[in-house]
Amino acid sequence: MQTTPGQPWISQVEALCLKRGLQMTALRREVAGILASSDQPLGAYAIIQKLSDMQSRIIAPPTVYRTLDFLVDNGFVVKIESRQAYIACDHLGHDHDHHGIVLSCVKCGRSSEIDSAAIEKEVAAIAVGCAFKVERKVFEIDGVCADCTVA
Amino acid sequence: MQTTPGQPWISQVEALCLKRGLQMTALRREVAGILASSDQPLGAYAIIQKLSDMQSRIIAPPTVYRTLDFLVDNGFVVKIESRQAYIACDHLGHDHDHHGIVLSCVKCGRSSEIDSAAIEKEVAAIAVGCAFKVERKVFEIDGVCADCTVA
DNA sequence: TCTGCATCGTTACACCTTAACAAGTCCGAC
DNA sequence: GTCGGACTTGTTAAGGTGTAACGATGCAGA
Repeated sequence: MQTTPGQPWISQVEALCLKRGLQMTALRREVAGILASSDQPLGAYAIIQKLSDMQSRIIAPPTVYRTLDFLVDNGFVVKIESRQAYIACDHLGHDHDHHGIVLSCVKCGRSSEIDSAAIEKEVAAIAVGCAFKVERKVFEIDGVCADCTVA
Repeated sequence: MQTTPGQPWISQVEALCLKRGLQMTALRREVAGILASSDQPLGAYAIIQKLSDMQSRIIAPPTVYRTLDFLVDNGFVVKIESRQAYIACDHLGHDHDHHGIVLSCVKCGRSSEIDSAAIEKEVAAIAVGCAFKVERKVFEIDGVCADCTVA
């Protein structure tokens, strides 16, 4: 999570929930907040730990996994499959099922999301060519980011 | 695994090992064979199970994971990150680190690999634009395959 | 009030992956 | 021949990831 265009990220999420008739509960707000304030992707158990610390009681895995499912299903959070970790989604306004390409740095561990209309178009073309009906895309790239290349 | 251009897949793997000075041991051959003869991606524990059945003794996880690492590192097998499952790689001749795009059908469970020069090119362009040094690509698409769309 | 529905809590378990160390095997150097 | 070094495999044990199942809570509308 890095961009904050006008509204803070969490406020944008709240607004989208309101617009779509979704319930932004205290728990969901906390989990979203944990992800939004992290500069790195967090695993489910890291979130469980942070949440347990915040609430001074043990939060069991299913509570967090359900919350993550909600956030991912509604496009507020992205799961990085190749790392089993979660980040707050940069591109909130887009379609539910729209996913950008996740770039993860193997040195600093930070991830960012980018969009590519050209790749979207190519994927669509491939899908047509194969008669394949696309439901979900997982496009992730690992490597060394600009900051870490300099250093 | 579906294509068999001339040589059977396992023979091609053997030939590549010979050429590169890699040891194709009995264990590696068996694991490769298990994957080659499956029409679906297999999880690590499914492979452990099959191998244990074949050898009539319990094979412990590290044995299989090490073997899978070898096969994946050398481009003989592809891990589908979003499913934590493995398939025999269709495109054997290519670079070690070359990965195609994996299409997985959510109905029949089968996966296939395709290449796209256009997407390769786009990814390279994005990498240049972001000053990002690509080391690994995970490109996976879930959806409904042609066969299952008809049915 | 009663009922239905979505959310959240809790227990228990299954699956996936790795660390660490021991044992076996093969091959070249001496 | 045998010694040492590399690569491979076996074994034990544990840690990380994810889910099924069921109960409790809380809120909206009949």
